[in-house]
Amino acid sequence: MEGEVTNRDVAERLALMDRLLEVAGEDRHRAAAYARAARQIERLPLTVAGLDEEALTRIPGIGVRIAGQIREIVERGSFQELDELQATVPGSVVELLDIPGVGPRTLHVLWKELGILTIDDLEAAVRGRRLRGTRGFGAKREEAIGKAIRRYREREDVMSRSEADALLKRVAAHLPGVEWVVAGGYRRGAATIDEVEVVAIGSGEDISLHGDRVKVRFTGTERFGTALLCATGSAGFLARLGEEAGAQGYRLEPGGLVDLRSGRIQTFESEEDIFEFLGMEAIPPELREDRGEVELAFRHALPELVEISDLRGDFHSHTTASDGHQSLEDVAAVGDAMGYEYIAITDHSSRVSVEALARQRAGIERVNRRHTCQLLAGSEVDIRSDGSLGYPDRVLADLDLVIASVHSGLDQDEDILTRRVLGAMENEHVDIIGHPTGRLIGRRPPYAIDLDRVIEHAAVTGTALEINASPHRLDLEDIYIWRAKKRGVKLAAGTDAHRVAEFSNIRYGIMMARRGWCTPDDLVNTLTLSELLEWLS
DNA sequence: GCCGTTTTCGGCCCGACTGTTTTCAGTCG
Repeated sequence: MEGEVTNRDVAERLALMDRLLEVAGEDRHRAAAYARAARQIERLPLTVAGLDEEALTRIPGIGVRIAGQIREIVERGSFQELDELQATVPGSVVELLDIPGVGPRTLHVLWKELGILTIDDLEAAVRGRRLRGTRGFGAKREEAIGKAIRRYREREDVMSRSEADALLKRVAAHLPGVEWVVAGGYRRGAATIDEVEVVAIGSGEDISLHGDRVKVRFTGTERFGTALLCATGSAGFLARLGEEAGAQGYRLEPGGLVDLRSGRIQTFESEEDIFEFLGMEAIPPELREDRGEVELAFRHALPELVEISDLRGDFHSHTTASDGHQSLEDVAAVGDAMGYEYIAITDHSSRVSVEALARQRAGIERVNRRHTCQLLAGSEVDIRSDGSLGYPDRVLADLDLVIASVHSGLDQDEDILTRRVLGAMENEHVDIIGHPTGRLIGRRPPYAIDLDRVIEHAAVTGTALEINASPHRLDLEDIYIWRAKKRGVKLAAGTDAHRVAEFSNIRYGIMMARRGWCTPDDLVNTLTLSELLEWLS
């Protein structure tokens, strides 16, 4: 394997072993042992690459056998049993696990009993109605799988911001000693990115890297301003700015502003110089979407957008009490390091009993005595399929903060699903609606929900809407943030952090907020702890 | 495969949900 083998690399191999064993129809408990080992490695606070077999076996869930296999992964990226198993299960079969509703047991039947090897095979079997009648399959499941295949095929070929970040790390290796910056949708803070655009200073030929997913344009220092402006876009913004430049007698090009009468080119080293030359306020990249920002910039009336430094806390985090990989102590320590006044602990209601929740609160009180950053006793409570909440009212009443989220019944029709959320907002203890559309970028479309109704109702109940800052979600999207803000609905940015490193994802949420024209007043995160407690009560 | 012990077998995380085999199994988070 290239470079240092990370815990995540090891965990991925072990998790793959789990899935392959299940697909092959091996003993499920043996498979589960690999899943458990993978989880343990993921949550391990130290690097597994540095541990010998002896130390590895001291980790719960890891015995002599898996310890040896981990050493093998560290040394050569895989292990013999996995290689052997992989040789017996076609890769195209494994890919079918990416289709929602197709799990390992189902896949075992599809593969072994129906001889299905590829998505095309599966689609043909659904069309030929060959699934119904097989043990465990009826008409409904067959239709559901057909629908899931269509969705899977239509899924957008876009990158999440974290995928783009990973790509950018590799771009750096292609441009040694070259000064470069990222432009395009990435720089504008977009939630999804179809092409990473890079502007480099130098005289090279423009190049495409990584299968056309990265485009590098070279420019001279003296024209860097216009080159960056044009590469950043958006197209709509550039068209509008171009009109304004035209009215002043110039044409905007990557090389500069061309004087329409003389043909002379005026060059600019920075974007600020261009804006100033045209007599306007500098427009932050996040606003460049042709939503009225150009006109406001000429009137020097752009909004004072919220910044990371305005934030005093994070509203969404998970610990080992549910599916997180961090302790209360870990979270408080991160909060201190980030200079936060508070972080809400919001584990899943479905994973935390009422008794465990009470114990957690006691733990929070203990941890709070040792830290500046105060943990809030909260919950991410399920809005269940029938609209009821995951905890009774008396439990919710005792919490500092309640996020209500939809995690099930994602296929319900729009009116039913919307009403579930409206109903949750009616509950006086619910403070925030979590990830309001449920989308997973590149993996799952938003569920059918009428966000305009949600926003209208939030304005009535005073419920905040979450800006989930996980790069896999970024939910709400900018346009709905903008609408919510206009209706006076408060927004609550939360990272949904499951491990300590994820708290820094808040930057993505702030990008979304800025794209939604949010000022510090629009986010509850800018409240001091005492102001927040006031708002919550 | 791991673990614990009432040691060398027997059980393994769980709640909600959905569809199906109508009392349970598989998926998801």
